[in-house]
Amino acid sequence: MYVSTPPKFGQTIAPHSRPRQDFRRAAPQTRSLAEGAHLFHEGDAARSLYIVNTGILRLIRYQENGQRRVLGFCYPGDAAGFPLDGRHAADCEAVVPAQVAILKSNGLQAGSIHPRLQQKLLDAALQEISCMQDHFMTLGRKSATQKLASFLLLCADRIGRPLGGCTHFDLPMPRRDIADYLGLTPETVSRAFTQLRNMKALMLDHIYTVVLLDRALLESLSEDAD
Amino acid sequence: MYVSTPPKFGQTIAPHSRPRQDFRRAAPQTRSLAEGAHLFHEGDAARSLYIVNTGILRLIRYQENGQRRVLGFCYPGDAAGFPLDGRHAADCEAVVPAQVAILKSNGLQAGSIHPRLQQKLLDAALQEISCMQDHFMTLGRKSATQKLASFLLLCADRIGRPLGGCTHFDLPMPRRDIADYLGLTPETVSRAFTQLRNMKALMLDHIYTVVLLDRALLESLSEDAD
DNA sequence: CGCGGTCTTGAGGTATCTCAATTGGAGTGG
DNA sequence: CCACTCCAATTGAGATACCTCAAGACCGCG
Repeated sequence: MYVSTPPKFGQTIAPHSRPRQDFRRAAPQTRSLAEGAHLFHEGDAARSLYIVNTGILRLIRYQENGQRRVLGFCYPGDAAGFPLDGRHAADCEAVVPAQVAILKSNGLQAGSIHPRLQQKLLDAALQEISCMQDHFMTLGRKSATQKLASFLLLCADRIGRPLGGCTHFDLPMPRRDIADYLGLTPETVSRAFTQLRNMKALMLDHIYTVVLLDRALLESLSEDAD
Repeated sequence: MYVSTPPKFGQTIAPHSRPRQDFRRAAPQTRSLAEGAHLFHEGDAARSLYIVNTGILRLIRYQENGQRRVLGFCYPGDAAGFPLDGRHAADCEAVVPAQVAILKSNGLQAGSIHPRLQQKLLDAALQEISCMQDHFMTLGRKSATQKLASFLLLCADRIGRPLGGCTHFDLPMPRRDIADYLGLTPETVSRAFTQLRNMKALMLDHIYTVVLLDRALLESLSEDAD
């Protein structure tokens, strides 16, 4: 019932519901990342934008006191590495082995790139903004169980696969990541999992394999704040 | 010592530290908003992007149960109204009387706009992403006092003006807005103000006029999580 | 098979929320 | 000009959810 490391993600991940940009023509180059390998660090000059092909990335920022915060996860199809003033504003690591497409973007600041590519970049950035806004709704004034429910529904949309009438997926990240993403402690995340299990909203086959039993229940949880 | 409505913002607001886009040529049209007037609603077709000239806007989203969340404030120079799939994803209202420049953006999705304008839009979107990431750092696992300290420092950067060696500014929004922005209750925000006052970090001339006495103290507060 | 790390579970402390009462000021009408 | 109402902000007391610290369970790995 216990596994100390998240499951290895294969190269096959289900398509996701959201519309997203197709950068294949613009980015023939790819790069493979081992589990835990970093793609870039905070402060690095941003020479490229990356599109996740397979695997999952996490964006991390540390505070002065060393506290870690997970700003977001990048699933296949997502863009990572949006620069600010030509620099990356966060660390980016592979949660599981991943492959990313590389978009050379020296001109991303200079305006020297192809208009159609720029259009795709803008659309990707707008998508990112919308996605972050959704996350804001999750972070403020919600209980731990509600936050976890929201997070799991998001996971289901992005990496869920059907399993006998239900949706299931392998959580690629450890509890610590989820906690730092939701603004909780790992202990509280664990307790929230237990609570959702007791409510029969989900099952945990391993600790990293989630089977959603009652999606409606999770949705009503994530929506109602009391 | 008590004022029931936020102060009226004049047309003169100090310039801000952040670099931002200059849309003046592209957007000769402007629109004036009375206090509380809405600029657009969630779900509206996004025909324009807006640049704040004067005043302050707030982006708001409501949950199914009616809970309100303030996603962000738009200060002079900021862009508001980034669309997702051609629609606005949040309500936008004027916190105080405001004037915005209108950027017709029918082609924002179609890619038919001028490359240089598109470049500015992309830069504005990247700025927005970075700004939201900063807010994430504030929302998770920080005490109420730390959140408020972070927020006030942000205000000081955007609308602060020097006053006898200190920085001061008029808080344009009521406590409820600050609470919904920081994921707290108005009562807790009020208590956090009292605590910061007791620490001699700031003074409240009216309840809406903040004078920062000890910026270093606020900064150490907002950075250290314990 | 034992070590190391992650996850879970428990007990107690603490910060925030909730509910309620009070204060203070602005706007209104006499 | 003053009394009144209305509303936001403040303050207080109690309940509650989460954090902290600690121990135990479980598994992968050497």
